[in-house]
Amino acid sequence: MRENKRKKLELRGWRLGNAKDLLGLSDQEEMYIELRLKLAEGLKARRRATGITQVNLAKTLKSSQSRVAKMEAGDPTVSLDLLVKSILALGASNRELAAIIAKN
Amino acid sequence: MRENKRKKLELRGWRLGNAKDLLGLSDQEEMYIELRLKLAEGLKARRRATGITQVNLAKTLKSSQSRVAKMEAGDPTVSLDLLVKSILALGASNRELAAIIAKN
DNA sequence: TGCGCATATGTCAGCACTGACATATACTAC
DNA sequence: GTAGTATATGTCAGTGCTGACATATGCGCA
Repeated sequence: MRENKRKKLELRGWRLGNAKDLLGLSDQEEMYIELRLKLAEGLKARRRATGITQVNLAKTLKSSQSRVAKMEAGDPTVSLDLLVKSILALGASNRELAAIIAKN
Repeated sequence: MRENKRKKLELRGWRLGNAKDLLGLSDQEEMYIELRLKLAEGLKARRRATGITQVNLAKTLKSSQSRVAKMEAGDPTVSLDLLVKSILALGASNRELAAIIAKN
């Protein structure tokens, strides 16, 4: 894993479970975290593309602006459920969702 | 939506949120529920293909047999997080995960 | 029949996620 | 400057998901 990615994750508040440091992450732990970040970035990109604000997205989700911000920041307290629901709420198809996940 | 699918969902205990019945589900609610079922079925298929039991999968997940059974049954009390983590634990790549999601 | 193994279903205390709120930061335009 | 808008960050009480356990169902085999 590249150093800048390591910092990126550390800065976002990941505690890294049972591994002492990022280098000790198992493949599937790394894949899970990267999946979350992909969804977070996909959400941010899609919201911006539609031109709506976090406040408006929060309204359609019946959530709050602060939670939307945390979603897009990849905050560890945000569930995959909420991320996926949000992306779907922005009109993504299951294929588009899959494309976000399959991305490198 | 076809009638047999309606029954399938009802039998699995979905309460269907704010809509009075399944016919009133919004597109994204339907997509979300179908996504969960796809992951549930994908998990079951993958576990069986590897030849391990629910008990063994539960062990590697540090979960329990009953929760694995609920995952595969599409139980509403199981989160997307847990479903995805389980599929990854069975060795799926992000592409394979995406393929499960994109399936019709 | 009864035993062994795999899976399904029900329940619950404890913890993780939730929306909401306050507040901070950043960027425009005046 | 400072007023307005968008986003980020911190906190918290309430709710929902969690693993664990008990128990039931199904299925092959002796």
